[in-house]
Amino acid sequence: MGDNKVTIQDIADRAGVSKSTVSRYLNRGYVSAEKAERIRAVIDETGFQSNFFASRLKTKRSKLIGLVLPRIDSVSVGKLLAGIGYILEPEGYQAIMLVSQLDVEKELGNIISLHQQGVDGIIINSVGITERHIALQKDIHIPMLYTGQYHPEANCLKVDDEAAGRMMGAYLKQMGHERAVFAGVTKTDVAVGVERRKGFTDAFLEGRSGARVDFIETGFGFLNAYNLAGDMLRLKPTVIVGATDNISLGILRYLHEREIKVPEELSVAGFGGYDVGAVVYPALTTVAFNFELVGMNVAQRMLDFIDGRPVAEDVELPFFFVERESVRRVGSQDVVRQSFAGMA
Amino acid sequence: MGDNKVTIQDIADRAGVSKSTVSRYLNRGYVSAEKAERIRAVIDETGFQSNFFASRLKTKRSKLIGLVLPRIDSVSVGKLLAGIGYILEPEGYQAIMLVSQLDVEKELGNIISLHQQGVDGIIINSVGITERHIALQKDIHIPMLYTGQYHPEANCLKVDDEAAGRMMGAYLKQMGHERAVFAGVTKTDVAVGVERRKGFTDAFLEGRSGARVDFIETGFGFLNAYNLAGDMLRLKPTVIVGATDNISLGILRYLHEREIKVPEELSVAGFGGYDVGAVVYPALTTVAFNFELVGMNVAQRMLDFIDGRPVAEDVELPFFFVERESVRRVGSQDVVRQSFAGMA
DNA sequence: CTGTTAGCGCATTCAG
DNA sequence: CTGAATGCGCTAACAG
Repeated sequence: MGDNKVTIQDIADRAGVSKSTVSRYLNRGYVSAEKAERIRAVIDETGFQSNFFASRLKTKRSKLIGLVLPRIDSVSVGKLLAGIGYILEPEGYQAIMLVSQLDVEKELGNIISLHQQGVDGIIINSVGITERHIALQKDIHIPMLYTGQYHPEANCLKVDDEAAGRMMGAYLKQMGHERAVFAGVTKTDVAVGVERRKGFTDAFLEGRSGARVDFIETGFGFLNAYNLAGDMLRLKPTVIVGATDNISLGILRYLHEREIKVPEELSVAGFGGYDVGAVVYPALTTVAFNFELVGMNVAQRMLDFIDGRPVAEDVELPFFFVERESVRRVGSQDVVRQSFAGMA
Repeated sequence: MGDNKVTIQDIADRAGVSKSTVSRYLNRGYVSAEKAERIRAVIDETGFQSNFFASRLKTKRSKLIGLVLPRIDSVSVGKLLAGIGYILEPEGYQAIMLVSQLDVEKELGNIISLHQQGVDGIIINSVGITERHIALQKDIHIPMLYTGQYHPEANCLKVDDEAAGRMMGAYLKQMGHERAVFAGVTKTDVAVGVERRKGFTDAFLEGRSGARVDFIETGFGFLNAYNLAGDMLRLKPTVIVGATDNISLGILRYLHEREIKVPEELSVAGFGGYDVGAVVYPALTTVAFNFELVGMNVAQRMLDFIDGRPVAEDVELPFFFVERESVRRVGSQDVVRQSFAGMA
């Protein structure tokens, strides 16, 4: 049920040469022009295709890169994948992907499974790098590269979430805001749940005793944030910062339904730089990450590892501020009035 | 650099049995409880992992499913992938994916490459099924399943785009609209560019001589539609229908910037049922497809094929109408006034 | 430049 | 139930 009978031997016979010559032809070359031509002819006459598994059994290289993703139907993961593809594809590598569903156990299981599958390396868009991950590294002798999270003993490539948070904190401070609500996520996600929040809080409060940041934990979906938006308003902020653009979008929707004008009555900002942030009204002010670039970087680094090339250290992954329409400048006297407005 | 030295032989020696016994243990069973236990012990003591490629070289089954996707950073593809994963993963199958970048040549190349790679089957989220695809089928003796497009000689699984179009057309007609602009895409994409449009047009015009549908071709991105929105307005519609939610979102943004109220002055609708359509204002009325379900169906069908099970014929892929806020009912006298308003 | 010789690690007859 | 023997199809020394 579905074989490709013709083997390297068959085409060797037909071309009147030996197996090895055909093999050489298939790989480096090193064959006389004359025989090469004969081989070529037979090959595309028979439609021969070298057996992938036999070849890999010998060479121990699969030209396969394993990918472990937290979920697949997300903007950032999509971009990341696209970036990885841009690098891997021209090099003849293919990606085989597994989804961890935001579950650390599954993530670990996926890594093991991929390794067993014979991939040349594994890229993990992790939801949290644990000691178990580090322990795994000892048994798995192929490169494992992490994205999205950081661990001192793992090979990670991620944006500086804390710095991104600080960027936003500094901006809002400079815009005159003094009371913020940070709509964040679980601490389990260190990058987003801890670092991003910390950076924001630090920069926002820095050198001010009057300022304040309240924290509300929500999930990653629109709806989670939407449902908690009421709680956020009760804290009387002048600005709500979503740890993710999706979170901010959910909040925006809630405010719209309550007819609370953004940014006139309340400002909103996010992190991510998703495309939809630009088509929504008001367009969302955000700190944008280039996930595609992250993907390209991590893939390139993987290739360097595999080929034993020197691996670029500490690549600076850029992020930048996208000032759009959802944040306004406030004077200190505005703060009170707006807070009340937010109560509506 | 990166081996798993321990082989089936090693564990056979250590357990005091033969290679074959270990192999049997690994596969069907057929081993005495006593030896099975000894083997099990040695296996997890050594951390042995069966060599994937050697195993595949013998069995000719890879437990790998190839995926060809038009692009990866898109909502619908993400959902599709999630659906495929739900089915494949529990069965021990893994997916290896390639991206066609909306290019037919690449799509064909990807199929060939995947086949050579030894996958057990290929799922193609096609951008257009050509005769070359059909011809390929003759050489490739593994199941090839298509999604997203239809061809009588190919094995396809797709929603009835024409019916979806009709659903929207009938709705808008019933809402009293008589002048529509259909913001569609290239005819190359038969499903979206031709069928969806045809269904819409037919149903919208059906039995009415006064009604009219103008067509404007745009791309798949927000921006494409945004840039052409001015042209659409000049056609004085009472409703603009985007062939895709993204298209509609771009239009919505344009209208917002021009301060044209939706749906008061102009209605907008789309196709897809993306989550963001619900958080935008006004929330987008749309025909929603369950891409996740499509993925689950196509994956299940693939498994049935591979295992030689009877394959479900003509699965009905459901879609449904999501009435939200972006379309209003118009009286015939409203039409003129609104058309002018749209000119702004 | 080329053919010969050995396996890669495992699954599978085939006799026990 | 089990072990010995035989390749799967290909690559990689090794001597020509």
